[in-house]
Amino acid sequence: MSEEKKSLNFIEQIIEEDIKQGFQKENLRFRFPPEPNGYLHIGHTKAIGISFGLGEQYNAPVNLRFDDTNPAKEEQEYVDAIKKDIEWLGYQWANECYSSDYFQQLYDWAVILIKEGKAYVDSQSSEEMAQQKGTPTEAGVASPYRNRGVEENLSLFQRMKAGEFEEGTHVLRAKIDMESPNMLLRDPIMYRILKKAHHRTGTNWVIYPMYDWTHGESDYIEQISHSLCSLEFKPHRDLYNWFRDEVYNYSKNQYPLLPKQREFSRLNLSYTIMSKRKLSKLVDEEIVSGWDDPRMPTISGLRRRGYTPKAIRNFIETVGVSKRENVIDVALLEFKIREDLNKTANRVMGVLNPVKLVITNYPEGKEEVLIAENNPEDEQSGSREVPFSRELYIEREDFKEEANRKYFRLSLGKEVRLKNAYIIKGESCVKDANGEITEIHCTYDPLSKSGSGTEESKRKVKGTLHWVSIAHAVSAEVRIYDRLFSDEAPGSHKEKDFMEFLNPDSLHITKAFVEPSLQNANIGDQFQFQRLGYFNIDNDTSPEKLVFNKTVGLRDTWAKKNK
RNA sequence: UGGCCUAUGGUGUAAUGGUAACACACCGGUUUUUGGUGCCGUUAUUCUAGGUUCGAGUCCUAGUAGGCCAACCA
Repeated sequence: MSEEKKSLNFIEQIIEEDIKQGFQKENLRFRFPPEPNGYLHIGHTKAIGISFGLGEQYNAPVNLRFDDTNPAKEEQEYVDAIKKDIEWLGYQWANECYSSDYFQQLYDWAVILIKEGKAYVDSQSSEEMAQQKGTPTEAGVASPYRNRGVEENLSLFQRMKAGEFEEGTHVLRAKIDMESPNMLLRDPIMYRILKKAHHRTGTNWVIYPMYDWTHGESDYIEQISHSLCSLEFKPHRDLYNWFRDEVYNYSKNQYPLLPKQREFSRLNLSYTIMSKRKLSKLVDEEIVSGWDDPRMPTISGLRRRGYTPKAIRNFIETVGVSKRENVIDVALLEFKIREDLNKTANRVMGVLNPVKLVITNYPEGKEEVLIAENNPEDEQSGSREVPFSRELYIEREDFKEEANRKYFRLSLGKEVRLKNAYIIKGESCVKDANGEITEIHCTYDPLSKSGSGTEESKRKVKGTLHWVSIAHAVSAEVRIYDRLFSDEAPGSHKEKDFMEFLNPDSLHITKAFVEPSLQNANIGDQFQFQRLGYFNIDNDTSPEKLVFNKTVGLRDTWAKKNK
């Protein structure tokens, strides 16, 4: 038995240390708390992977909690999409929770805070309050309403709840410290008036709790042991603890466990953006076809593109967890999907940029059925039949009249193998008035058939080409994607808008010919088009029209050398 | 002109005071009926300067660089 010592990331170390200090393992509990105001993207997958991963590791419950405290931005559509994405990734939540379920509890606690003189109603405009707040380098000053009496505060807050005031007229603030070096402690707002229908509570409430007041207390109510979030929430930790400790004073019997917030750096991916605001701009301005456009870094986009849950989870695991700012090379994500698909995707033949090839010594009208291996990486995958005939399509790039020794493909006078078929030799080509090649003529060696066992079939020729028989080919639409942005970090430029880096050629649609076995493939099925890349069947496919998405190309050292 | 956080190859992550490791990327070789896959190999004075220590990537101090914080957003 090899006792392999796996290194722990800093969050796992914190948990291990807590356990060592006497924290009961059974009390471990995590949560993933998205706001339902958009679709999940690959960045969220890191947060999902951390919390749900910890849950799997320690056999601890993980709640899915919708942080739905701002009815102006949130919708049921997003709740549904988020649930679907997390399920698709293969994670299971213990409880489906909503911050809005805690509105009454939160309100009751807020009333206690007011009674204890630790919260007050401020009746200024947001501009006035911003003025008094100071700056990171200058202390703030107290609001004129800061010392309002408890009775007045109580009555005002009740009337806010009763809907007696217009939006923007009053807010409830925690009374902490206007001079704190941490801006968040300068009497943060706990409640604001918002006369908007909420996707779950309807019009029951017209005051809504702010993030800081809601989030920590939701963790506390759910008795989350370790509340993990991204680095930008670090300054919120002091406030998280302040609210938590206040509430603990009068709720410790019901809720004995004090949650702990810890922060990790979020994921950035090269050549894309990760902000919901920017992503929704691409959708709104119809730069992409929707949240699930295969070019989008959303989970739904990646899914449609042909990424698998396994590849995404492997990716997240490889990326690791730390507190450093980072930009992950998108090449790592691409490596992970190739790694997965190489093992699982059946190999087929499809020609994307066809040119006609005629085997002049192959009898006219003759047809053969050849046997092709489905996946050399998987013995269980078996084989299939592929029809062969005198006239084929091959890739235009696979023929050159004259070529040097480095070119392993077809040229005049040179031999090459047709995958799973015969060795052929280039003889001549036919051109149109513009000099464009319209037809290539070749001869074949009838004894060289793949797998026939003859001496001729064992001959080594340098190149192997994929092909489809013209008479049997099925036509299909193939959508080929390039990165959405031409810049490595389109969202990080202070002087330039990310939209300036849009790649105008991120989508290329082409008509291709594929082997007939693909005729009956289903939406979502994934294949390796040999020598080209991995492709899946898009949802736009109908009985009349086959549509493929190119998930990712094969590694191509030849193309790289010719750059 | 404040507070907090971070600094290890091109990118990311490890090394828990004791020989800087792994993955991707890159470059080269090898195998191959996919220029794919697999296999092998090359690529680092651990931001700087001091200090503590027998010994520092790791601890301390200062500097430098980057990030976060002034929404009735989350």
